Order: sequence, then structure tokens, then C-alpha cells
Amino acid sequence: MSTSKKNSKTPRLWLVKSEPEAFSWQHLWDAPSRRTHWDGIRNYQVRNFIRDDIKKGDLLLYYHSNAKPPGVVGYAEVVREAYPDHTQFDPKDGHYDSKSDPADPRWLMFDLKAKKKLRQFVPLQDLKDNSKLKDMLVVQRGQRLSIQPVTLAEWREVLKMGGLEAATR
DNA sequence: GCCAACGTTGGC
DNA sequence: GCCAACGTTGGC
Repeated sequence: MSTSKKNSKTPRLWLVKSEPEAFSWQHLWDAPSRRTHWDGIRNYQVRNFIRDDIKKGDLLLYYHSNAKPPGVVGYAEVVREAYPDHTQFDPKDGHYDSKSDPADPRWLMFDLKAKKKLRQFVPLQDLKDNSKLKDMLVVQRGQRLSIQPVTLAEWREVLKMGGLEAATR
């Protein structure tokens, strides 16, 4: 799945899911420097994205899952690449992993910064109704990855639906 | 609250 | 290495 050897200078495009009750777009926007650690990832496929593919300068659609309705709120930028997720070593943390070796941490996180809120919220239903987005991962049935790659065409279409210019940077 | 889809775990 | 059981995700 890794493509890190090529295109290392090209910002890649992603969608990140967040439950607004856990960490909403507004919460991120109000954070110091509009920045946070993206911790708590405990899925190997997503871990590999973080380890191999998510680079500084990459852009991420910010998606509210388990929301009423779910949908895309804004976009953010990667400001720090993969480093160990400290919550895996904290027995009091809900994401504690007793099997992770501190000398070789199993789980990684990265930092992101909110860039721009969409002028209009784009609900999942609108993504589903748009034939140009029929291959987008987030509209696929049973697609549970909390970080998903997004193509340039999809990125542009979603931003357009959100009332923003389709500039990627 | 329901439940389909999917990932992980662990017995064998 | 198979696969049943279990836990989680997340739309509805």
C-alpha cells in the first residue's frame, strides 16, 4: 500500500473521520494554533498509512462520523509526521496496549492543523448522491477506515460542494 | 437502539 | 493456518 518512495514532494490527500462528541472540528479550531495530535489509531492499515504515506503538507478532509448527519466539515494540514502514540503506554488510557514494546512502539500518531472550514457542510448523503464520487471510499458500504486516501478529483469535487475554490494548497 | 460489515483473537 | 466468536465502527 505504501507509495512513499515516489511522489514524496506531492502533497497527498486524505479524509479523516472524527466523532464530533470525541473531537469535533470546532474543538480543533479552538485548540492552540488550531492544532492537535491525531492519537488513538489502533488499526494496522491506518497505522501503515501514518507510517508510510502521510507526510507533512498533506491535506485532510475533516469528516464527522457518528454525527447527525455525518459529513465533511472542513480541511486540515499535516504539520508533523509519524511519531509514537504515547497513549499506548498509559494503562489508564482507553487506548492502552499492553503488548506494545516501548523500544518498538506499535502505534503512531501525527499532528494536524485546521486550515479552512467549508462554507457549507457537505453531508454524506450528498456525497452518495454525486455520481462523480461513486468510487470515493467514504461512500462505500462497510468502509470503516478512519483515515482514507482521497483522489485529486474527489478532493476538488468535495471542496466545490462545500463552496470553496478547488485549490489544493 | 439495531445491525451489517469488518478486524482481531485465540483454540485447535 | 483455519475459522468461530467476539468487539468495534458507524450509518440508519
